[in-house]
Amino acid sequence: MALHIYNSYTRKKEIFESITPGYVGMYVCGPTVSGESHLGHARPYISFDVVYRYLTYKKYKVRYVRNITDAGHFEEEGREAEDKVSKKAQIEKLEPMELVQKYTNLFHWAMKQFNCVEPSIEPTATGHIVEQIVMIEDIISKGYAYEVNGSVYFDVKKYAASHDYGKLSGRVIDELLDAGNREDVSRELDGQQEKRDAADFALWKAAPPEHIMRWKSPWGEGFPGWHIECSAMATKYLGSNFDIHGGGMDLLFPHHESEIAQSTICNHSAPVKYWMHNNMITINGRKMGKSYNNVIKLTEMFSGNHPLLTQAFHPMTVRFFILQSHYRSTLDFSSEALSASEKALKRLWDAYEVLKNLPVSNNTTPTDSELDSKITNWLNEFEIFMDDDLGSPRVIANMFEIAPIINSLKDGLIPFDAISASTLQKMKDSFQVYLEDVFGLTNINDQNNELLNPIMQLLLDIRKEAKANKDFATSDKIRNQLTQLGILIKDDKEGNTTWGVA
RNA sequence: GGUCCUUUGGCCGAGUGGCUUAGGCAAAGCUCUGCAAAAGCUUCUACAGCGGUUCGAAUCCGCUAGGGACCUCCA
Repeated sequence: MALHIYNSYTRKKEIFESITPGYVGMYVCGPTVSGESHLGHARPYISFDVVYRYLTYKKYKVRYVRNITDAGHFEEEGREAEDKVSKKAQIEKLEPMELVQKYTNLFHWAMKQFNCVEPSIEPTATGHIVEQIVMIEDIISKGYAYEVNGSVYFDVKKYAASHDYGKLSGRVIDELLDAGNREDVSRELDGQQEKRDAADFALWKAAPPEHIMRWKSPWGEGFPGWHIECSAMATKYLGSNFDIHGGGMDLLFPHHESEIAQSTICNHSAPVKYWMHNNMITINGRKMGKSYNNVIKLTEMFSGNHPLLTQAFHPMTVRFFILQSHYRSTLDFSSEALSASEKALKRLWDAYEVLKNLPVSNNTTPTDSELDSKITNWLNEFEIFMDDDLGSPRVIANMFEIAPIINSLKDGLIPFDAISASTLQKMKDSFQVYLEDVFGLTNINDQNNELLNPIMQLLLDIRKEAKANKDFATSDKIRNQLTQLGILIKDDKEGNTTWGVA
């Protein structure tokens, strides 16, 4: 079966065929580094990380570009107030790049916690001002943009006359064009009056005197508009036609719609073959977002320091939580749901560890061929499900079908010759590939360090001796006090004992 | 107001015409165990409401009700 992905542009699942066989160009809208990332932000980066990993698994050579938006249209908290106190000395004033650096570092740290693969190229908007200016000049020269008072706007009406503006987002162009005349949608936007039409969007904005981030341009000092950076950087690194563009559904309009318009004018063709959009993480049924005042920052997730959280959550729990739902469904957050994921992941990973240690025999004929073929079928479905628009939840479900079998093999509840050696090997291989390589999950019990392991072994030995002597007071003391310390003791049927962090 | 989406068991969530309608968490019982935990087994079986299409619908269509997203920066 070939990989199928849902294309937001055509609103259909399509067979994935890369433009250049064997190679994939993928662009994902990155963070605006004017503040701390929250749980909602984690979703696209984890979802598209899995896309990247899966494409790599499918032997594609992927160039993955994810930008850092560090210029132009962001209004970092507190800056306005700071700007007004301009009598401060230079060193005391808020330096925008200082903020950008701080939140970029924090973002990178979070991505590392999530075990997200670093993009091939991570371009910044401030590093590509020239490219953006060149692109804007090109659009002007082609007659699809105009300058007013040092700002440049894209002429949507003209573009829409010959192109399908609104197709991606399902917008009705006539409504957009007369939107400015309607009271219910008119908002306070800078320069609304100088635009030819309310639907026009800025390519370049003249900087008011108090605006700190500013660059020289053919139209005076200013900063790039809302959407041009992605078009400029995607074109630069992936060409005028590339395979996948990803981002959150909330970017569909106006951001991605405008990207299509800009790039189409510059490059004479639609830029992207497959548009992929992840759905939102909600909280009490509502999108997590700054304007709703319901965000949980990632640092808060990991520390548990938030009124809505009953505990801290490991980054891998968050990652697993996200993978347990399909990327195009909304995912409702709750502390309970996260706790459930935490336990589930622990159980699954424990089974995986057990699986890794199961000895492979040379048994060629399974005594329980029905079970053997059931397992084979579940394993084969891993790829089938992923090929069907990244069905990670169904892959995980299959893993949970297999987990009890793994434990039963270990405990001798299922005899070893029930399944063939090749099936067992396939289990080992498939679990490793999907759990680690494709889903990017790691062992949550990373406390297993060189110092602790021998100490634990010592304690377990003492406990074993005590049990052998029927000195249950001692054995229970060790077990109970370790439990209090958050370490779980597990005895198996053969009298072996393992331990893990609760 | 416009466009679009969504409504699955106590909770979270797969699943788009019939095949056993996932899986996880919670709960209960049992097995194992010195007692626990872990593990295993079993139970709890749902598709918002109404109507239609069909031999057959959670799955397609219509209506009603609830929820949501976008139309403005937004993952």
